[in-house]
Amino acid sequence: MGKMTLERIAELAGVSRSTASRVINDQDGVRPEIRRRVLDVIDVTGYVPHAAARSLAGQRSRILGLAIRATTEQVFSDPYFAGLAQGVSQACNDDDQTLSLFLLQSAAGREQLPARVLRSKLVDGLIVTATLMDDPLLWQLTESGIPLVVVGEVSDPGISSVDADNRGGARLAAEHLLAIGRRRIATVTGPMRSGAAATRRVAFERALAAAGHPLDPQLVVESDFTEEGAYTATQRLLPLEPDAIFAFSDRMAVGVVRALQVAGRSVPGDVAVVGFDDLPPARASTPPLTTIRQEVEQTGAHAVRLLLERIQAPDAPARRIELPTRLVVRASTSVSDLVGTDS
Amino acid sequence: MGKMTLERIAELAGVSRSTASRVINDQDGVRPEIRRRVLDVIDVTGYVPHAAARSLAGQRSRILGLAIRATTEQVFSDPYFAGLAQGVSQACNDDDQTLSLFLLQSAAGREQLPARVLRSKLVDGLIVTATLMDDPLLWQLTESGIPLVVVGEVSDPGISSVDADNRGGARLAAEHLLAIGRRRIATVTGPMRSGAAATRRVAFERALAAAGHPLDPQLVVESDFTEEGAYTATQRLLPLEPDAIFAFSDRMAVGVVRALQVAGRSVPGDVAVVGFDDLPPARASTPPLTTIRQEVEQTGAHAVRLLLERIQAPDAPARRIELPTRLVVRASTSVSDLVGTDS
DNA sequence: AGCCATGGTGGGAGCGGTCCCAGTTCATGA
DNA sequence: TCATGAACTGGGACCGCTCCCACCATGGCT
Repeated sequence: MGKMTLERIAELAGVSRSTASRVINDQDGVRPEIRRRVLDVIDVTGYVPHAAARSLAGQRSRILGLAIRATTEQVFSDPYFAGLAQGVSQACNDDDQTLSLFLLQSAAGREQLPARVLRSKLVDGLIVTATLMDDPLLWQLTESGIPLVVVGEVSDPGISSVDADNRGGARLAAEHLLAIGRRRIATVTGPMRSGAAATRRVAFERALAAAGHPLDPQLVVESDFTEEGAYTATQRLLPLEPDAIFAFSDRMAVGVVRALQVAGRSVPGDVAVVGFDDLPPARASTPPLTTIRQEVEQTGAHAVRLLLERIQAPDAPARRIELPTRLVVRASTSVSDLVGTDS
Repeated sequence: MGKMTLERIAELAGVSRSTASRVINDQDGVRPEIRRRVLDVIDVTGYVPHAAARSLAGQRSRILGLAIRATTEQVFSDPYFAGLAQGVSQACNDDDQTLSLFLLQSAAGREQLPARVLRSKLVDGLIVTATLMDDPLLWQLTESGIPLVVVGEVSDPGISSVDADNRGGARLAAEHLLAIGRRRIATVTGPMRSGAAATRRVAFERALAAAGHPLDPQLVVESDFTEEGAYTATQRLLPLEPDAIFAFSDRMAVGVVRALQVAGRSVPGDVAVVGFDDLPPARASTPPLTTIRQEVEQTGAHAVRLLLERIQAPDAPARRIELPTRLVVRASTSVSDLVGTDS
């Protein structure tokens, strides 16, 4: 079986290239009987259109890029990215797109992106995540004119974005900790250059203040979304004797718990701990973590949908989607409830 | 600045398309002076050739695929993949290739690969890793005729592959444990369906036997390369009171250490622990791990090199590269040497 | 002086699709 | 019965690049 081309398929099915093309792209205007014939031939030959040819002629590569602005190390150790990648990848498959992953680790890598990837029209659009507030990378990409969707918070409303409802999530955490009677509440945040972290922090403060128990600034320690970072951050917190700690991710919460346990504090007895994300580490932790659940995979899926829309209609106004968060109570805040309130 | 094409560049430089093409592809046969002129124009305009057009005309996409046969979860939590991806990615950049990552999680995903990716000629070649012994996926890929390089062990010598010297590494571990006087030596292995795990296990057994201290089969527990898995595996080992445990990865070694500590055994006092890989977890662990160092990033780089060779000369015989391993002694096996023998 | 290698250079023919438009067929309504 | 147009179908012109080959000056030979 020599190399298969549209031409060849058409010939085998006894139709023209055009008709074969219509069938393949599932366009209408082909008599059902003929469509069948072509489909049969495709089936038998296992023909798959040549990506490059399609891309060249159709001005569209059907490749979407997922660009993560973090070190390889971070990307491959943070379960958040696993979930996101999973969601994005799934959605791409469902939509017959291929996904290409770009790790924007080094400055060099970041420069390659616009050049090699964008100008060469390799991808039709880009999903970017883990960007900083007012990230210059974002300007660059916007200027380059490529369809873009950010996963996370963005300051520029002209950019489409998807994220969890960070504000609502942080509020849930605050209310829960107050509800179980904690008053010396601390928080281990993500880096303030991260939009999500900034948003959560502000919302957390507001919620506590609104309830009449303003957050003591001393009890706020900025960290970096890693377990190690949270571990040392917590050590700084220990002398201040908080009775609750809200960590901005489950992974950090694990670090928090470890630091507390090493220092002889019991969780949740002495200190209640709340995480964020509800990814695998939350359940695996001892004790299992109370956490703010966000639907990471869905976030990825929505990002793809939004991006596809942008590609189709580049001039439509940008949109932002915020996915709801939910409080999941487990043992790290609730003695009476060791069994957990998992759904 | 309208859309730039080779044609346009040629025109601006006052030469023909052919000449401009020669300059871009760095072929010789162009007068230096003219070459300069073209390069200048390219520089000024920021022209980058259209990937699809190039691919279509040149029969080569300049895209390499990295396919990992594991769940998204595993991929994004095992530091080994981080290192490998890093190495591969780097090498691709250096060679002006773009990298595309494929996670072969579901059976569905695995079927997409040959169809959408290979038959469509999206990638020029594939680096595959985390395959099983005699993985049907591998036959499929070989049959499809795509240039292929496996990272890991393969039974079929017709397939090029790169890996650490697992045999040598395991031997080093065995010799070290014997050298520090341990005799009741246990091992927590990876799944035997993994070639690397199988190889290490056999080599470990042989080395111990050769030294006159054959491995007690009871002290061999098969696990799954995760920390959790190693944790429970170690618990099964505890009643048998080993005085040393060789884990097939650093991550597993961390689980081993944790299980030992929870059970009140001291490391290395009661039990010495050796890991494999020398990736970040090895240093981060308390105590830091003695481990068998392998150069993961280099493995990735070699894989790219090998793949590029295969693409150029598909009929050249397959090659296998084994990268040397090295013993790195840290506190998990050596009380006297708490400072470590790090290089 | 005439001739042929030789290093440069330009033009044309694809690569394998998509898309537009013109042509064909056939049922419909006047 | 014939015009009318909707429903299909086929052909050709690209998309932007690479590659092959013909072409053109040179300059060293005989």
